[in-house]
Amino acid sequence: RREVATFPPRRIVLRQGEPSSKMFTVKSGWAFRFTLLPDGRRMILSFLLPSDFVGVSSTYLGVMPYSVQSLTDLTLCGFDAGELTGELYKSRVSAERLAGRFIRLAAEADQRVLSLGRRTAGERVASFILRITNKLKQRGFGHGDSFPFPLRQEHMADALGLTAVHVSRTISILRGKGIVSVDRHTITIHDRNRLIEFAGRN
Amino acid sequence: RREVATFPPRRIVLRQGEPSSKMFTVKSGWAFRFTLLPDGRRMILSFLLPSDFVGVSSTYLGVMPYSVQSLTDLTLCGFDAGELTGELYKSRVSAERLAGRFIRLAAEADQRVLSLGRRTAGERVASFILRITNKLKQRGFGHGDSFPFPLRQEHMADALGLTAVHVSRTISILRGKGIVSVDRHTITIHDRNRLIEFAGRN
DNA sequence: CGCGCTTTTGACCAAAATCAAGCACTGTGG
DNA sequence: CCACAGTGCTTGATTTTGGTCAAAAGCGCG
Repeated sequence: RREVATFPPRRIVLRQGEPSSKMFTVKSGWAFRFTLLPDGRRMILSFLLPSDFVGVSSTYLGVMPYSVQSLTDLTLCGFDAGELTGELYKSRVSAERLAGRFIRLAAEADQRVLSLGRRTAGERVASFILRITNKLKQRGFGHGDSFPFPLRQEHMADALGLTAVHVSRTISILRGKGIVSVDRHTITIHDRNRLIEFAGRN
Repeated sequence: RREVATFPPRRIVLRQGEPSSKMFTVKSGWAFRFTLLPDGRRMILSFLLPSDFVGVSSTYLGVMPYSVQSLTDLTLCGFDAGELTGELYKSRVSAERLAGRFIRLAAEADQRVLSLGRRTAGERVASFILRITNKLKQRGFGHGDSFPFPLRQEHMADALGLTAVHVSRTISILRGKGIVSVDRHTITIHDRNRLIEFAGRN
Protein backbone atom coordinates (compact mmCIF):
# COMPACT_ATOMS: atom_id res chain seq x y z
CA ARG A 1 0.00 0.00 0.00
CA ARG A 2 1.53 3.18 -1.20
CA GLU A 3 -0.13 6.45 -1.96
CA VAL A 4 -2.15 8.29 0.61
CA ALA A 5 -4.55 10.99 -0.52
CA THR A 6 -6.62 13.37 1.59
CA PHE A 7 -9.73 15.34 0.70
CA PRO A 8 -11.90 17.98 2.38
CA PRO A 9 -15.65 17.35 2.82
CA ARG A 10 -17.94 17.34 -0.22
CA ARG A 11 -15.21 16.71 -2.71
CA ILE A 12 -15.69 14.32 -5.61
CA VAL A 13 -12.92 11.78 -5.32
CA LEU A 14 -13.65 9.53 -8.29
CA ARG A 15 -15.88 10.34 -11.21
CA GLN A 16 -18.19 7.89 -12.95
CA GLY A 17 -17.25 7.20 -16.55
CA GLU A 18 -13.58 8.00 -16.14
CA PRO A 19 -10.90 5.37 -16.34
CA SER A 20 -9.03 4.57 -13.14
CA SER A 21 -6.51 1.88 -12.47
CA LYS A 22 -6.43 2.46 -8.72
CA MET A 23 -8.28 0.85 -5.87
CA PHE A 24 -8.69 2.30 -2.39
CA THR A 25 -9.10 1.62 1.25
CA VAL A 26 -10.64 4.28 3.47
CA LYS A 27 -8.18 5.28 6.13
CA SER A 28 -10.26 7.87 7.97
CA GLY A 29 -13.48 9.79 7.39
CA TRP A 30 -16.73 9.05 5.59
CA ALA A 31 -17.52 8.96 1.88
CA PHE A 32 -20.18 7.50 -0.38
CA ARG A 33 -20.50 5.86 -3.78
CA PHE A 34 -23.29 7.13 -6.04
CA THR A 35 -24.64 7.34 -9.58
CA LEU A 36 -26.75 9.98 -11.26
CA LEU A 37 -29.52 9.41 -13.78
CA PRO A 38 -29.49 11.76 -16.76
CA ASP A 39 -32.23 13.92 -15.25
CA GLY A 40 -30.33 14.43 -12.01
CA ARG A 41 -31.87 11.83 -9.73
CA ARG A 42 -29.11 10.55 -7.45
CA MET A 43 -28.78 7.09 -5.97
CA ILE A 44 -26.29 6.50 -3.18
CA LEU A 45 -25.03 2.95 -3.61
CA SER A 46 -23.27 2.70 -0.26
CA PHE A 47 -21.49 4.64 2.42
CA LEU A 48 -17.79 4.11 2.97
CA LEU A 49 -16.33 4.03 6.46
CA PRO A 50 -12.76 3.61 7.65
CA SER A 51 -11.34 0.24 6.61
CA ASP A 52 -13.87 -0.11 3.78
CA PHE A 53 -12.60 -1.16 0.45
CA VAL A 54 -13.53 0.66 -2.74
CA GLY A 55 -13.40 -2.44 -4.85
CA VAL A 56 -13.39 -1.19 -8.38
CA SER A 57 -11.06 -0.25 -11.07
CA SER A 58 -11.57 0.21 -14.73
CA THR A 59 -9.07 -2.57 -15.25
CA TYR A 60 -12.01 -4.89 -14.86
CA LEU A 61 -14.87 -2.82 -16.23
CA GLY A 62 -13.40 -0.28 -18.63
CA VAL A 63 -14.50 2.83 -16.76
CA MET A 64 -15.65 3.69 -13.26
CA PRO A 65 -19.25 2.54 -12.87
CA TYR A 66 -19.96 5.08 -10.10
CA SER A 67 -18.64 8.25 -8.49
CA VAL A 68 -17.26 8.64 -4.98
CA GLN A 69 -17.66 11.76 -2.85
CA SER A 70 -16.30 12.66 0.58
CA LEU A 71 -18.66 13.53 3.43
CA THR A 72 -16.06 14.55 5.99
CA ASP A 73 -12.33 15.04 5.83
CA LEU A 74 -11.20 11.88 4.15
CA THR A 75 -7.98 9.95 3.87
CA LEU A 76 -7.62 7.18 1.32
CA CYS A 77 -4.93 4.59 0.78
CA GLY A 78 -4.57 3.92 -2.91
CA PHE A 79 -2.94 0.98 -4.57
CA ASP A 80 -2.69 -0.16 -8.12
CA ALA A 81 -5.31 -2.61 -9.35
CA GLY A 82 -2.59 -4.94 -10.46
CA GLU A 83 -1.52 -5.42 -6.87
CA LEU A 84 -4.92 -6.86 -6.11
CA THR A 85 -4.46 -9.92 -8.22
CA GLY A 86 -0.86 -10.04 -7.14
CA GLU A 87 -2.08 -10.26 -3.57
CA LEU A 88 -4.67 -12.84 -4.58
CA TYR A 89 -2.34 -15.52 -5.72
CA LYS A 90 0.38 -14.85 -3.21
CA SER A 91 -0.97 -17.21 -0.61
CA ARG A 92 -4.05 -19.23 0.12
CA VAL A 93 -4.81 -17.13 3.20
CA SER A 94 -4.76 -13.78 1.44
CA ALA A 95 -6.74 -15.21 -1.47
CA GLU A 96 -9.38 -16.41 0.95
CA ARG A 97 -9.50 -13.13 2.77
CA LEU A 98 -9.97 -11.21 -0.45
CA ALA A 99 -12.59 -13.58 -1.81
CA GLY A 100 -14.40 -13.24 1.51
CA ARG A 101 -14.34 -9.48 1.20
CA PHE A 102 -15.94 -9.61 -2.22
CA ILE A 103 -18.55 -12.08 -1.09
CA ARG A 104 -19.43 -9.93 1.87
CA LEU A 105 -19.74 -6.88 -0.37
CA ALA A 106 -22.14 -8.81 -2.59
CA ALA A 107 -24.17 -9.91 0.44
CA GLU A 108 -24.45 -6.28 1.56
CA ALA A 109 -25.62 -5.24 -1.88
CA ASP A 110 -28.29 -7.94 -1.71
CA GLN A 111 -29.45 -6.52 1.62
CA ARG A 112 -29.88 -3.13 0.00
CA VAL A 113 -31.82 -4.70 -2.87
CA LEU A 114 -34.13 -6.37 -0.38
CA SER A 115 -34.77 -3.16 1.52
CA LEU A 116 -35.37 -1.07 -1.58
CA GLY A 117 -37.62 -3.61 -3.21
CA ARG A 118 -39.75 -4.90 -0.39
CA ARG A 119 -39.56 -2.75 2.71
CA THR A 120 -41.66 0.28 3.61
CA ALA A 121 -40.11 3.67 4.31
CA GLY A 122 -40.22 3.14 8.06
CA GLU A 123 -38.60 -0.26 7.83
CA ARG A 124 -35.90 1.07 5.54
CA VAL A 125 -34.97 3.94 7.80
CA ALA A 126 -34.95 1.78 10.91
CA SER A 127 -32.92 -1.02 9.36
CA PHE A 128 -30.51 1.49 7.86
CA ILE A 129 -29.88 2.99 11.28
CA LEU A 130 -29.35 -0.46 12.75
CA ARG A 131 -26.89 -1.49 10.07
CA ILE A 132 -24.74 1.60 10.04
CA THR A 133 -24.73 1.77 13.78
CA ASN A 134 -23.60 -1.85 14.07
CA LYS A 135 -20.82 -1.20 11.61
CA LEU A 136 -19.71 1.84 13.57
CA LYS A 137 -19.69 -0.13 16.79
CA GLN A 138 -17.70 -2.96 15.20
CA ARG A 139 -15.06 -0.50 14.13
CA GLY A 140 -14.78 1.15 17.48
CA PHE A 141 -16.57 4.44 16.84
CA GLY A 142 -18.98 6.03 19.29
CA HIS A 143 -19.54 5.61 22.99
CA GLY A 144 -22.35 3.43 24.29
CA ASP A 145 -25.33 4.01 22.04
CA SER A 146 -24.17 7.28 20.51
CA PHE A 147 -22.31 7.42 17.24
CA PRO A 148 -20.83 10.06 14.97
CA PHE A 149 -23.20 10.72 12.11
CA PRO A 150 -22.28 13.24 9.43
CA LEU A 151 -25.13 12.41 7.03
CA ARG A 152 -27.75 14.92 6.06
CA GLN A 153 -31.24 13.57 5.58
CA GLU A 154 -30.83 14.03 1.85
CA HIS A 155 -28.03 11.45 1.94
CA MET A 156 -30.24 8.97 3.72
CA ALA A 157 -33.02 9.69 1.27
CA ASP A 158 -30.79 9.06 -1.73
CA ALA A 159 -29.50 5.83 -0.19
CA LEU A 160 -32.96 4.56 0.77
CA GLY A 161 -34.86 5.46 -2.38
CA LEU A 162 -36.97 8.10 -0.61
CA THR A 163 -37.22 11.88 -0.55
CA ALA A 164 -35.58 13.99 2.12
CA VAL A 165 -39.02 15.19 3.23
CA HIS A 166 -40.22 11.67 3.79
CA VAL A 167 -37.05 10.73 5.68
CA SER A 168 -37.65 13.69 7.95
CA ARG A 169 -41.22 12.58 8.66
CA THR A 170 -40.12 9.00 9.31
CA ILE A 171 -37.34 9.99 11.67
CA SER A 172 -39.63 12.28 13.58
CA ILE A 173 -41.95 9.32 14.20
CA LEU A 174 -38.99 7.40 15.64
CA ARG A 175 -37.93 10.40 17.66
CA GLY A 176 -41.49 10.93 18.90
CA LYS A 177 -41.56 7.38 20.26
CA GLY A 178 -38.28 7.91 22.04
CA ILE A 179 -36.49 5.28 19.99
CA VAL A 180 -33.65 7.30 18.44
CA SER A 181 -32.45 10.85 18.27
CA VAL A 182 -30.43 12.39 15.50
CA ASP A 183 -28.76 15.75 15.59
CA ARG A 184 -26.43 17.01 12.95
CA HIS A 185 -23.36 15.29 14.35
CA THR A 186 -24.58 12.39 16.41
CA ILE A 187 -27.10 9.60 16.30
CA THR A 188 -28.11 7.88 19.50
CA ILE A 189 -30.25 4.83 19.96
CA HIS A 190 -32.44 4.94 23.05
CA ASP A 191 -34.37 1.72 22.57
CA ARG A 192 -32.67 -0.81 20.36
CA ASN A 193 -35.34 -3.47 20.77
CA ARG A 194 -38.15 -1.25 19.59
CA LEU A 195 -35.97 -0.08 16.72
CA ILE A 196 -35.48 -3.70 15.66
CA GLU A 197 -39.20 -4.28 15.89
CA PHE A 198 -39.87 -1.20 13.83
CA ALA A 199 -37.38 -2.37 11.21
CA GLY A 200 -38.89 -5.81 11.12
CA ARG A 201 -42.56 -5.39 10.73
CA ASN A 202 -43.92 -1.86 10.79
CA ARG B 1 -15.61 -29.17 -11.59
CA ARG B 2 -17.20 -32.35 -10.44
CA GLU B 3 -20.73 -32.94 -9.39
CA VAL B 4 -23.62 -32.30 -11.72
CA ALA B 5 -27.13 -31.99 -10.29
CA THR B 6 -30.42 -31.61 -12.12
CA PHE B 7 -33.76 -30.25 -10.87
CA PRO B 8 -37.28 -29.98 -12.25
CA PRO B 9 -38.98 -26.56 -12.42
CA ARG B 10 -40.05 -24.79 -9.20
CA ARG B 11 -37.75 -26.75 -6.98
CA ILE B 12 -35.87 -25.10 -4.14
CA VAL B 13 -32.21 -25.85 -4.77
CA LEU B 14 -30.58 -24.06 -1.86
CA ARG B 15 -32.29 -22.85 1.26
CA GLN B 16 -31.51 -19.62 3.06
CA GLY B 17 -30.11 -20.13 6.53
CA GLU B 18 -28.65 -23.55 5.88
CA PRO B 19 -24.96 -24.21 5.74
CA SER B 20 -23.49 -25.12 2.37
CA SER B 21 -19.90 -25.56 1.38
CA LYS B 22 -20.62 -25.82 -2.35
CA MET B 23 -20.61 -23.26 -5.10
CA PHE B 24 -22.31 -23.64 -8.46
CA THR B 25 -22.30 -22.76 -12.08
CA VAL B 26 -25.54 -22.97 -14.06
CA LYS B 27 -25.13 -25.45 -16.85
CA SER B 28 -28.61 -25.19 -18.40
CA GLY B 29 -31.99 -23.73 -17.49
CA TRP B 30 -33.11 -20.73 -15.45
CA ALA B 31 -33.19 -20.17 -11.70
CA PHE B 32 -33.38 -17.25 -9.30
CA ARG B 33 -31.94 -16.17 -5.96
CA PHE B 34 -34.40 -14.76 -3.44
CA THR B 35 -35.08 -13.94 0.19
CA LEU B 36 -38.30 -13.81 2.15
CA LEU B 37 -39.26 -11.36 4.86
CA PRO B 38 -40.91 -12.86 7.94
CA ASP B 39 -44.37 -11.84 6.72
CA GLY B 40 -43.94 -13.55 3.36
CA ARG B 41 -42.90 -10.69 1.12
CA ARG B 42 -40.44 -12.10 -1.42
CA MET B 43 -37.57 -10.29 -3.07
CA ILE B 44 -35.87 -11.85 -6.06
CA LEU B 45 -32.24 -10.79 -5.89
CA SER B 46 -31.28 -11.93 -9.38
CA PHE B 47 -32.04 -14.43 -12.10
CA LEU B 48 -29.50 -17.08 -12.97
CA LEU B 49 -28.88 -18.09 -16.58
CA PRO B 50 -26.56 -20.69 -18.05
CA SER B 51 -22.91 -19.91 -17.28
CA ASP B 52 -23.89 -17.78 -14.28
CA PHE B 53 -22.02 -18.31 -11.11
CA VAL B 54 -23.74 -18.76 -7.76
CA GLY B 55 -20.97 -17.14 -5.84
CA VAL B 56 -21.71 -17.99 -2.25
CA SER B 57 -20.92 -20.55 0.27
CA SER B 58 -21.30 -20.57 3.97
CA THR B 59 -17.55 -20.99 4.18
CA TYR B 60 -17.40 -17.22 3.94
CA LEU B 61 -20.63 -16.18 5.62
CA GLY B 62 -21.63 -18.96 7.99
CA VAL B 63 -24.94 -19.82 6.33
CA MET B 64 -26.60 -19.24 2.98
CA PRO B 65 -27.79 -15.62 2.84
CA TYR B 66 -30.49 -16.41 0.25
CA SER B 67 -32.43 -19.28 -1.31
CA VAL B 68 -32.23 -20.49 -4.91
CA GLN B 69 -35.16 -21.89 -6.86
CA SER B 70 -35.38 -23.37 -10.34
CA LEU B 71 -37.69 -21.85 -12.96
CA THR B 72 -37.21 -24.48 -15.67
CA ASP B 73 -35.43 -27.78 -15.79
CA LEU B 74 -32.08 -26.92 -14.34
CA THR B 75 -28.62 -28.41 -14.41
CA LEU B 76 -25.95 -27.20 -12.02
CA CYS B 77 -22.25 -27.90 -11.80
CA GLY B 78 -21.18 -27.93 -8.20
CA PHE B 79 -17.72 -27.61 -6.80
CA ASP B 80 -16.36 -27.28 -3.35
CA ALA B 81 -15.81 -23.78 -2.01
CA GLY B 82 -12.23 -24.65 -1.24
CA GLU B 83 -11.53 -25.08 -4.93
CA LEU B 84 -12.40 -21.45 -5.47
CA THR B 85 -9.46 -20.12 -3.55
CA GLY B 86 -7.38 -22.92 -4.95
CA GLU B 87 -8.20 -21.63 -8.41
CA LEU B 88 -7.53 -18.09 -7.29
CA TYR B 89 -3.91 -18.48 -6.44
CA LYS B 90 -3.09 -20.97 -9.13
CA SER B 91 -2.15 -18.37 -11.71
CA ARG B 92 -2.37 -14.67 -12.30
CA VAL B 93 -4.77 -15.16 -15.20
CA SER B 94 -7.28 -17.23 -13.30
CA ALA B 95 -7.04 -14.91 -10.30
CA GLU B 96 -7.81 -11.96 -12.55
CA ARG B 97 -10.70 -13.73 -14.21
CA LEU B 98 -12.24 -14.62 -10.89
CA ALA B 99 -11.73 -11.17 -9.41
CA GLY B 100 -13.34 -9.75 -12.55
CA ARG B 101 -16.33 -12.00 -12.08
CA PHE B 102 -16.86 -10.78 -8.54
CA ILE B 103 -16.46 -7.18 -9.56
CA ARG B 104 -18.96 -7.60 -12.36
CA LEU B 105 -21.43 -9.22 -9.96
CA ALA B 106 -21.08 -6.25 -7.65
CA ALA B 107 -21.62 -3.84 -10.54
CA GLU B 108 -24.81 -5.67 -11.49
CA ALA B 109 -26.06 -5.49 -7.92
CA ASP B 110 -25.41 -1.74 -7.98
CA GLN B 111 -27.51 -1.49 -11.15
CA ARG B 112 -30.37 -3.18 -9.37
CA VAL B 113 -30.00 -0.84 -6.41
CA LEU B 114 -30.18 2.13 -8.78
CA SER B 115 -33.33 0.86 -10.48
CA LEU B 116 -35.10 -0.01 -7.26
CA GLY B 117 -34.21 3.22 -5.56
CA ARG B 118 -34.63 5.83 -8.23
CA ARG B 119 -36.51 4.55 -11.27
CA THR B 120 -40.27 4.53 -11.86
CA ALA B 121 -42.19 1.32 -12.55
CA GLY B 122 -42.11 1.89 -16.31
CA GLU B 123 -38.39 2.54 -16.33
CA ARG B 124 -37.73 -0.52 -14.22
CA VAL B 125 -39.70 -2.87 -16.42
CA ALA B 126 -38.19 -1.49 -19.62
CA SER B 127 -34.63 -1.56 -18.36
CA PHE B 128 -35.13 -5.04 -16.94
CA ILE B 129 -36.27 -6.29 -20.34
CA LEU B 130 -33.28 -4.65 -21.99
CA ARG B 131 -30.81 -6.14 -19.55
CA ILE B 132 -32.08 -9.69 -19.57
CA THR B 133 -32.50 -9.66 -23.30
CA ASN B 134 -28.93 -8.45 -23.83
CA LYS B 135 -27.66 -11.18 -21.57
CA LEU B 136 -29.63 -13.79 -23.49
CA LYS B 137 -28.29 -12.53 -26.78
CA GLN B 138 -24.70 -12.55 -25.47
CA ARG B 139 -25.09 -16.17 -24.50
CA GLY B 140 -26.54 -17.23 -27.80
CA PHE B 141 -30.19 -17.72 -26.87
CA GLY B 142 -33.10 -16.61 -29.04
CA HIS B 143 -33.37 -15.76 -32.73
CA GLY B 144 -33.33 -12.15 -33.88
CA ASP B 145 -35.34 -10.17 -31.36
CA SER B 146 -37.20 -13.09 -29.81
CA PHE B 147 -35.97 -14.79 -26.67
CA PRO B 148 -37.07 -17.61 -24.44
CA PHE B 149 -38.75 -16.19 -21.36
CA PRO B 150 -40.06 -18.52 -18.65
CA LEU B 151 -40.82 -15.82 -16.08
CA ARG B 152 -44.29 -15.19 -14.77
CA GLN B 153 -45.18 -11.58 -14.10
CA GLU B 154 -45.02 -12.33 -10.42
CA HIS B 155 -41.30 -13.09 -10.82
CA MET B 156 -40.72 -9.79 -12.53
CA ALA B 157 -42.73 -8.05 -9.83
CA ASP B 158 -40.67 -9.61 -7.05
CA ALA B 159 -37.44 -8.72 -8.82
CA LEU B 160 -38.49 -5.14 -9.55
CA GLY B 161 -40.09 -4.25 -6.23
CA LEU B 162 -43.58 -4.01 -7.73
CA THR B 163 -46.80 -6.02 -7.62
CA ALA B 164 -47.79 -8.48 -10.32
CA VAL B 165 -50.83 -6.34 -11.10
CA HIS B 166 -48.71 -3.29 -11.72
CA VAL B 167 -46.26 -5.23 -13.88
CA SER B 168 -49.20 -6.38 -15.98
CA ARG B 169 -50.40 -2.81 -16.46
CA THR B 170 -46.92 -1.58 -17.31
CA ILE B 171 -46.28 -4.32 -19.85
CA SER B 172 -49.63 -3.71 -21.48
CA ILE B 173 -48.62 -0.09 -22.04
CA LEU B 174 -45.47 -1.29 -23.78
CA ARG B 175 -47.46 -3.82 -25.76
CA GLY B 176 -50.06 -1.19 -26.71
CA LYS B 177 -47.30 0.98 -28.17
CA GLY B 178 -46.00 -1.94 -30.20
CA ILE B 179 -42.65 -1.92 -28.37
CA VAL B 180 -42.54 -5.45 -26.97
CA SER B 181 -44.72 -8.52 -26.74
CA VAL B 182 -44.55 -11.17 -24.06
CA ASP B 183 -46.30 -14.48 -24.12
CA ARG B 184 -45.75 -17.20 -21.62
CA HIS B 185 -42.70 -18.66 -23.36
CA THR B 186 -41.24 -15.89 -25.46
CA ILE B 187 -40.43 -12.22 -25.25
CA THR B 188 -39.88 -10.27 -28.45
CA ILE B 189 -38.68 -6.72 -28.88
CA HIS B 190 -40.29 -4.88 -31.76
CA ASP B 191 -38.76 -1.45 -31.27
CA ARG B 192 -35.54 -1.44 -29.32
CA ASN B 193 -34.98 2.29 -29.62
CA ARG B 194 -38.30 3.22 -28.14
CA LEU B 195 -37.75 0.65 -25.40
CA ILE B 196 -34.46 2.34 -24.54
CA GLU B 197 -36.14 5.70 -24.49
CA PHE B 198 -38.87 4.36 -22.25
CA ALA B 199 -36.25 2.91 -19.89
CA GLY B 200 -34.30 6.14 -19.85
CA ARG B 201 -36.73 8.88 -19.12
CA ASN B 202 -40.38 7.86 -18.97
C1' DC C 1 -64.93 -30.02 -21.38
C1' DG C 2 -63.61 -28.13 -17.31
C1' DC C 3 -60.21 -27.05 -13.59
C1' DG C 4 -55.61 -24.63 -12.26
C1' DC C 5 -53.14 -20.84 -12.86
C1' DT C 6 -51.92 -16.58 -14.67
C1' DT C 7 -53.10 -12.29 -16.74
C1' DT C 8 -56.05 -8.51 -17.48
C1' DT C 9 -59.14 -4.86 -16.14
C1' DG C 10 -61.73 -1.85 -13.08
C1' DA C 11 -62.75 0.62 -8.81
C1' DC C 12 -60.86 2.22 -4.90
C1' DC C 13 -57.07 3.06 -1.40
C1' DA C 14 -52.56 4.07 0.74
C1' DA C 15 -47.81 5.31 0.77
C1' DA C 16 -44.76 8.36 -0.60
C1' DA C 17 -43.79 12.51 -3.63
C1' DT C 18 -44.37 17.27 -4.53
C1' DC C 19 -45.03 21.98 -3.49
C1' DA C 20 -44.63 25.50 -0.36
C1' DA C 21 -44.03 28.02 3.78
C1' DG C 22 -41.84 28.69 8.05
C1' DC C 23 -38.26 27.39 11.49
C1' DA C 24 -33.62 26.51 13.50
C1' DC C 25 -29.02 26.20 13.44
C1' DT C 26 -24.31 27.99 12.14
C1' DG C 27 -21.01 30.64 10.60
C1' DT C 28 -19.82 35.49 8.97
C1' DG C 29 -19.28 40.30 8.81
C1' DG C 30 -20.50 44.66 10.70
C1' DC D 1 -22.29 40.69 20.29
C1' DC D 2 -25.86 40.85 17.16
C1' DA D 3 -28.12 40.71 12.57
C1' DC D 4 -28.70 37.97 8.67
C1' DA D 5 -27.79 34.78 4.98
C1' DG D 6 -27.45 30.18 3.84
C1' DT D 7 -28.42 25.61 4.51
C1' DG D 8 -31.00 21.97 6.25
C1' DC D 9 -35.03 20.48 8.78
C1' DT D 10 -39.98 20.39 9.83
C1' DT D 11 -44.76 20.61 8.85
C1' DG D 12 -49.07 21.12 6.19
C1' DA D 13 -51.86 20.66 1.95
C1' DT D 14 -52.32 18.31 -2.16
C1' DT D 15 -51.09 15.10 -5.95
C1' DT D 16 -49.13 11.04 -7.88
C1' DT D 17 -47.68 6.48 -8.16
C1' DG D 18 -48.28 2.23 -7.27
C1' DG D 19 -50.95 -1.14 -4.18
C1' DT D 20 -55.19 -3.71 -2.89
C1' DC D 21 -59.29 -6.11 -3.72
C1' DA D 22 -62.18 -8.35 -6.76
C1' DA D 23 -64.15 -10.14 -10.79
C1' DA D 24 -63.68 -11.86 -15.38
C1' DA D 25 -61.14 -13.61 -19.27
C1' DG D 26 -57.17 -16.69 -21.37
C1' DC D 27 -54.58 -20.60 -21.49
C1' DG D 28 -52.70 -24.95 -21.02
C1' DC D 29 -53.48 -29.56 -19.79
C1' DG D 30 -55.46 -33.60 -18.17
